[in-house]
Amino acid sequence: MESSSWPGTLSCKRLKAIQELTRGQQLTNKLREMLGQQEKIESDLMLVDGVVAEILGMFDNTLSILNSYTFNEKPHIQTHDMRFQSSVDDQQSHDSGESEKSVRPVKNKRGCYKRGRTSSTFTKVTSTLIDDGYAWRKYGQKPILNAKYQRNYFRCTHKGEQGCQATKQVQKTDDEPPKYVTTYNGHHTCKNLQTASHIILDTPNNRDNSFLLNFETSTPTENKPTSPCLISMKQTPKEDLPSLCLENEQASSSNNHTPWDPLTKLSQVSFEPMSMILSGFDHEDMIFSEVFSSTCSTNCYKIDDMIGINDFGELLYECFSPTFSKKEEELVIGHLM
DNA sequence: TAAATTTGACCTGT
DNA sequence: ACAGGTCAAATTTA
Repeated sequence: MESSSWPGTLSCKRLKAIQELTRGQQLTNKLREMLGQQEKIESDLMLVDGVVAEILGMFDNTLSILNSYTFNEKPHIQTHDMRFQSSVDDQQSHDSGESEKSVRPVKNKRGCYKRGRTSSTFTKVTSTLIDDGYAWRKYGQKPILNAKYQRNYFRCTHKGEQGCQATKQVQKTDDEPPKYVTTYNGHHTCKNLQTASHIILDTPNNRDNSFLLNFETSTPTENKPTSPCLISMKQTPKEDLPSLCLENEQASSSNNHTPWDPLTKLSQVSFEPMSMILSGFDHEDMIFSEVFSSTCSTNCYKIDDMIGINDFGELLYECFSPTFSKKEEELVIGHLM
């Protein structure tokens, strides 16, 4: 358990958190400018996507920093945004010795693991397999009851070296055309975010290019309304690979072998658009719409609906004002700008 | 040869 | 008992 305290490691970590929040503020402003432009071409949308990814990474880093403090030692973070409060509460419960004892997997015992969703679990549905900039390693796949396709399990490649606990599950639905239900668990604590690396792994319809995030608690195998996906190209599939569609996976479920599995190919390139924003709070705590939709065809990013740009400044002040003077804060921010 | 994937075993929760 | 999630040895890939 992390035992760092505010007084002890305050300067360094606080500066880091401020730096992350400030960066997020800048990026959000940049995003607003980009969205203000009426004429959009696809390359612009890819840029927007990249900026969004950076903002999300900022949230992730900041929350990781803030969550690294033990709850009792933290100054009270009084924010009107309950999302952040729930993050603190959630962290507290996770840090309690007893609960940790009950869920900690026994080392070197196969199959012993902490079951159930972590605080930052959410599901999204896409029509394509796309990159979220993180490196994932596939660690399992299972046939799921009443599901035509097997569910694939991924964990962060840096779990071993950096202890990153982020995992995700990818389930192809029975829909026609099929959708990909990705359930993210936990958030990345690794420092290996490969920003601006977004990949089209499967684009049955390039016009169909928006994505939908679903924070409901329903199971991933349920059919969900979906919309197209916003994605961009990074690499091309191997020449003789069947275009990253899952026909072969389907065949594998009946033939008990998997000649080629695009979800495996996805292990290096997946998509985690909102995990950072949602890190540390349950979906039950969502105070905004249960469904976050970003449709590039209408350029309708709703980031502002979720956290106002001015909230960054408020957050900076509310997080650090108890022990950090406004003057000091301004000095730091000025230095960062 | 190291890294990634596959896959059956093992474990937990219901 | 069953379904789902994870482990880790075996296998494949780059």
